[in-house]
Amino acid sequence: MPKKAKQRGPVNVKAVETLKKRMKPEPVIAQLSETFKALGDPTRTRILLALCDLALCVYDLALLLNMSQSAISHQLGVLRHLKLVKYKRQGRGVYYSLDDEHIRHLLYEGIKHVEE
Amino acid sequence: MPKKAKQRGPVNVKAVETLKKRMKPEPVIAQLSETFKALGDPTRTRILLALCDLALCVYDLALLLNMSQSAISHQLGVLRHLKLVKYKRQGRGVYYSLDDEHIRHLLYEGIKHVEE
DNA sequence: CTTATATATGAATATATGTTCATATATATT
DNA sequence: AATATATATGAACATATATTCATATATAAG
Repeated sequence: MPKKAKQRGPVNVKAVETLKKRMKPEPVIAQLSETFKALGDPTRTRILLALCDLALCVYDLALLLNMSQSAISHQLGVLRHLKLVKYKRQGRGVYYSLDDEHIRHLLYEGIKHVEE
Repeated sequence: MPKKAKQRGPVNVKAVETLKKRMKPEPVIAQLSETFKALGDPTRTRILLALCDLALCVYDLALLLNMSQSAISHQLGVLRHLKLVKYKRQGRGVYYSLDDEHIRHLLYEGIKHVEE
């Protein structure tokens, strides 16, 4: 009767191998975490929450959040780059809005978690 | 006939005032962005995705993600602190799992956005 | 065309963050 | 009890990031 194999590591060496194969591909994970990271800054969170209600220009956002125009513009750049917001020139200002309904859902899902 | 009031700022001074009152309170926004920030690091994203499928111990996670035990443990500390994961000692290891179904939904919603 | 207004952007700086290394703590095994 | 295994944690360091300041770009108003 064979000696019982000494267990290497707590458990699931086999399960780990299976999981390794099922893991989402690297680029998907990278984009996923970048998206969450974009939502994970107070200023950007506030910008996105505001845009849930209404398209706003940089000037208005700066007013609303009581921050410098430059700071807002830099953050909008980040959100723009990640396609979380879209924008369109209109009159004097550039108006930003959520790019996608998914963004809204993400925010609401997050709020649900926080406010439970 | 009164001179047309010169428009200060592009537009919505009034709308901005209304929005200001409707904004989520500061602590909610802080917690919200902290939650997203926690999801916004590749290592933590991978940990959470793995835990979507299966409870795993530190050792297994380190194996799965090909990272040092210490790095994983530090990140689990972050997730633990934010109540995104729960854990329980079992046999030799400490097994981590998602704390909450909301976390799973958040991840799925994020994946939907990324994979569209 | 000239001036005022609105936005974007580069550089600099202060701060936050992730990993490593060393080591402490805790449980299991013998 | 002694040893091996598993996890947690503090300090240090390198890197990333958010805001400010100065200024460039772009459109509107006169």
